[in-house]
Order: sequence, then structure tokens, then C-alpha cells
Amino acid sequence: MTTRTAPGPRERLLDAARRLTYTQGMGIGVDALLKGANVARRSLYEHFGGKDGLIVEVLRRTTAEDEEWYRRTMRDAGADPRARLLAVFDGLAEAVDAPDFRGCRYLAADLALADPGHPGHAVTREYRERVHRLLEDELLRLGHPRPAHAAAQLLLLIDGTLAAGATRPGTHPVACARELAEHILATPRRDTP
Amino acid sequence: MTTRTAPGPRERLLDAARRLTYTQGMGIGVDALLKGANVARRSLYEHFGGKDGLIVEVLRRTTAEDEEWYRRTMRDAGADPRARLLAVFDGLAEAVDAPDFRGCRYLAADLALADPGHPGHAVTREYRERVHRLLEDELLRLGHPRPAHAAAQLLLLIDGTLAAGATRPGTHPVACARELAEHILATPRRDTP
DNA sequence: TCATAGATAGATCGATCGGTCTACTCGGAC
DNA sequence: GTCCGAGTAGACCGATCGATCTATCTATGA
Repeated sequence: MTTRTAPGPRERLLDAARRLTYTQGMGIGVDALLKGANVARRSLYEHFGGKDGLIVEVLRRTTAEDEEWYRRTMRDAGADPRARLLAVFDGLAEAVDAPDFRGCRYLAADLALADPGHPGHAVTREYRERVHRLLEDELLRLGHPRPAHAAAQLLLLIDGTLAAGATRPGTHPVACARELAEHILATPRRDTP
Repeated sequence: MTTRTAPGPRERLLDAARRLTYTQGMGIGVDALLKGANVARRSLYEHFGGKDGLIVEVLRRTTAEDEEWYRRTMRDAGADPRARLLAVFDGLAEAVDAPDFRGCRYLAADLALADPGHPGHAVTREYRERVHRLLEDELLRLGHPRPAHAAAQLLLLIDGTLAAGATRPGTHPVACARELAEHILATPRRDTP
């Protein structure tokens, strides 16, 4: 068996920060993060240099995981690009319906980090670009006439779903979005030679 | 001529708070609000009871103004419900392209006010319900077969537009959303007897 | 065995937080 | 003239902020 080592302070800090910055917002205090992680104060500054460094590393980790979630969701949906893209919205339904859902972590981060020079913004921007490329690749394989435009539309639907899910529960945002996504994917195909 | 009285400390506070909570976020400090409004500390607590009271009053004012913006935008667009609804998206284009645009104030407020019992949440929720009804009324007049559902879809598009406009400028979110809105409005009509 | 690196606990720093308080000013109403 | 309400200026409160520091403990490797 793979020896299960107890997670060190670095991992505990990342886990606690991921959880607390999402539920309490980026304004969460260092003391709360330390208590949530059961870690000594000094360890935070040794490993991350400060609160900002920890936040950026959390964003890096979660964006990597979420990008992997997109890849896995589409991989599990088979080979048809249309089914793969719609599977993303089916997966969103679970996330939005989760009891502790609080909207898109990255939108919240961008709105909370008022300083436009904060390094967290670069992480979220690159994440959105990667997701855009993921969607665009599928639309290319689908033979969509305007893959970049359609990818932007799908991203807009995803953003809207996460926003509506956080602010207007009971309005079934995923169903609303999936219906519109189907229309985007139904746009007349360009013949693939 | 209407005698132009210099705005009192209450109005100055509301103006400064509206501006600063949008540009700097809800985490803005009381000192910064007072300095921005050129108002004595005591006046804030006399008029609003505290920072939270000021924030709630700002949300009340801006929601009223934004609801009025929806009404005016649709009124100026004439009588055709379809044109009136599309005019909303044309109006959004100006807002999103404004140089100081930072996304939807109310979504940012809901994400920043971590306490679910904060009275600000009630203000934003009721605002969204009023906008929903505005859109639904137009869809009813249009003879849309599912006016409530379509209104939720339009709101999702608006949310997505404001989110994408704040996080992915250059992706032309308004054009993306307007195209999808046209599809919603093109849904086969229910015959109006 | 002992040295070292990493982690812990916690005191402490200056700054800032939201909020309360006193003292003073000023412009009418009586 | 006098009084009073509204506003200003700013000291002050305890709490908390992010960050630095010393001191101690502990596991591992030479």
C-alpha cells in the first residue's frame, strides 16, 4: 500500500485556505486561517511569504483542479464534441446544487482583490483562457463556424450560471443555460472536408 | 430657477459610499468613506447608525436607480416588447464599456457580505425579483410561451454579461449575450387570442 | 550522540478596524 | 440676545489586522 503520511503544515494551510477563502471570502484573517489549519504562525510565512502568497497558491491549485475537472468531465462523456460540451453543464448542475455552493471562486476573487496589480488576477485570467481554449477545441472538432465566438458564449453561460446559482437559487440556472448551450451547438455546421 | 442647495453630509456620504464601495469593494474602511465624503465621523453614525446602515442605504438607492434605468431604457425603445428587451442589452453595452466598469455591484455585494443574515442581501434579492418581473411582463406581452423561464434566461445572460465584462474584457460579452437573447425572443409565439 | 532543519507556541509590533466620546462652531428660531 | 440642533474636528476605545520575533520542541541524519 502507498504509505499515507500525515499532511504537513503546507498542505494543511492550503486546504484550510481553500475552504475558508471560499466560505468567508478573501477578507478572512490570518489568525482564522492558522486556526483552521492548526498550523503555527511562522509556518505560513516560511512557506508562502504571507497571506497574499498563500492566496495565490490556493488559486493556482484550484484552477489546476478545475481545469482537470473540465477535461475529465468531457473525457467521461465520450467522443462526440456536442455531448462532451453538454456534459459540462450537467456537471455544473451538481456543483450549483451543492449545499455549500457560493458562486464562482475566481469571480469572487477578482471582485475582492481590488488592487488590479494583485498577482491573483493573472492566475484567474490564465485559467479562463485555458478553459476558453478547451471549449474552442471541442467546437472546432464539432465543425462550428465560429468556434471562438461560440466558446465565449458558452463561457458567458457558465459565468451566468454560477452567478445566478449563487444569487437566485430556485431559478434553475443550469437548465436555463443548458438550453441556450444546445442552441449554440445547433448552429449550422461548417462542412468538415 | 430651482435653488441649488449644496448637498448635506448625508448626501455626500451616500455619494462617496456608492463610488468607493464599487471601486474598492465592501471592505473599504470607515475612515476612507469619511475622507471621500468630507464629512465628520459623527455624521455617519447620526444618519446611518454605522457602516452597515450606510451600505444598505447605498444598495437601496442604487437598486432603485437601476430599476428605473431598466424602465427608462425599455420606455425609450418604443412599444414592441422585442425591441424593448433587446434595448436592455444595447444599454448594457455602454455600461460594460465604461472605463471604470467593475462588474455587477450587487453580485459583488452578495459575495463580499459573507454573513447570510446581512440586511444587504434582502435588498439585492428584492431588486433581482423586480427586474425579473419587468422582463417577464415584456415576455408576456410578447406572447412568449414560457415567460417566467425566458425571463430567468435573460437574467442569466445579464449576469453572465456583467461577469464576463469584468473578467474577460475584449471578449465582447454583450454581443455574445444579445445574440442569445434574440434566440430566446424568437421562440415560437403563443397565439394571443 | 549530537547537530540541524522544521515545526510549534506565543509575545509583540505598528497600523488599521468600527465605534464612542468630548469640545467647538455656526446658523437660524424664538 | 439666547438657545438649540446640526455639523465639524479629532481624541480615544478595544479589537483585529498582517507581519516579525524569540524560545522551545522534535524528528532525522551524520
